[in-house]
Amino acid sequence: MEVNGSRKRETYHHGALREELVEACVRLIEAEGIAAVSLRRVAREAGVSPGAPYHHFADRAALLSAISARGFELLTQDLLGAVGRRGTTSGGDEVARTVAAYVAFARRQPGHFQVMFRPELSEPEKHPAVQEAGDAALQVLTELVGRLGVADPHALGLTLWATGHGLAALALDGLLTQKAETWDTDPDDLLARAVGQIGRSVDALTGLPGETRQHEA
Amino acid sequence: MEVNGSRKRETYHHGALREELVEACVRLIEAEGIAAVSLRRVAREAGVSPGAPYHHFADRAALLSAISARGFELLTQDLLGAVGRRGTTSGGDEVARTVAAYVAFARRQPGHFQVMFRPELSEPEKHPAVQEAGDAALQVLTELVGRLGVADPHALGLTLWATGHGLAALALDGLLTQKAETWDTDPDDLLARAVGQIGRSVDALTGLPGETRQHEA
DNA sequence: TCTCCAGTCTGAGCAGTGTTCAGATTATGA
DNA sequence: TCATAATCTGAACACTGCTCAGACTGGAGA
Repeated sequence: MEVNGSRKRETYHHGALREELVEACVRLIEAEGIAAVSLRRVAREAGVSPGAPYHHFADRAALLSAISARGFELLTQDLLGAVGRRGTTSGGDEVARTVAAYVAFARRQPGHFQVMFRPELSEPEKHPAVQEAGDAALQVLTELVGRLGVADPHALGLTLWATGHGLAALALDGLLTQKAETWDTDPDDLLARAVGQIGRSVDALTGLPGETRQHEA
Repeated sequence: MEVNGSRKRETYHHGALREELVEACVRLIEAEGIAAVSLRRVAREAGVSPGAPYHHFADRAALLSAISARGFELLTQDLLGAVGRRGTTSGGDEVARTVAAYVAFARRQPGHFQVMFRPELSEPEKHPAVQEAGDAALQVLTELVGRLGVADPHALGLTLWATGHGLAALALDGLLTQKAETWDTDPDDLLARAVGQIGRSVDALTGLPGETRQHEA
């Protein structure tokens, strides 16, 4: 079952194989899941022999790393867009919008997202570009939280990162839809309510006297 | 490189192969990561031929499903333990303890945890036991949240599940330690602060008049 | 106690995988 | 124009998941 038909080339050299491999791989993940991704299969989709990819990527992990790094770049752009938007009424609103952007990204780019948070696939310790791109994305959240004036911005940044990631993972795995059915609500609505609640709780946290007192001690 | 030495048997029949396969698999994940897990390798670790596991598990996914289901059972026990403990001063405290138990589980049973949230490995749609065990674990959180009297318990339950899972995933992937270094703090302390913050924000949420008003409308 | 059989295990085999490599082909730049 | 570097092919190797015929054996029924 070919996702792209793997039409034959008339030229010996492909011309833009690197890009096509990345695209074919993302397409494949979105269509059949990460389990269906093999380098040979990706090569086939791109209409190229099994050995060809190795002139552009050191190994399978390198291809997935490229996708992961690109994904973090796209995510960073989305987060920056959410943070920079006008009409902010409170820090909580801004946080809610950012978390929503996080989840929206995962649903719009499921192929990238599924690779980004599976470190055993992309071996980030061998591919520092992934680490750097990931740090840049987290940085957006950290700076946003820093402006909120909360007592422990690092802890909050970490929590928001974890929550955004967790919600996105649940949405992708179908657990969100499943739970929404059990609870007899709309999945998108459920998600929106969860995100809104996060925003309100952040607002509550910034206004808490107990929060600031903690670090004064 | 053998994790367990794969010592020879003197009997033709193993006797408790099913259990040993599960244990060897968990051991392997903890020692070398999920990428190193192959059924042949697990069979070798158990000192048995490549075909033997198929008398106990339909396929690779079935073995991983068994581990996943068992993991959810262990998690449920831990969560129940955290919920039922004495000395609760507020709903937020109880939530914080439960989230902490979630993260602690992931760190104590990394082998199980890594399989539990990778649905493409265990194919839960084919193995309903995994779904059921997972639902039971989530149920603990849902009931806890239900007792808090918050306006939208479903949304909060989902968020807490996502946050607990996200924090645990970050802790396992080493991102927590990495960030702690960047921020010049202790990873365990950072985690404890994040969890405590979640508890306080839940307390803030339950006391918010705006929360209850939403559902009165 | 013997016998038989269902459950267990072996080992060969198939198709598919990641990766390497010699050799064929072609773009590039001197 | 032509050597060189980059790219691609296809065969090969060791590995994987999985199947299956046949070897083994614990235990129930005679």
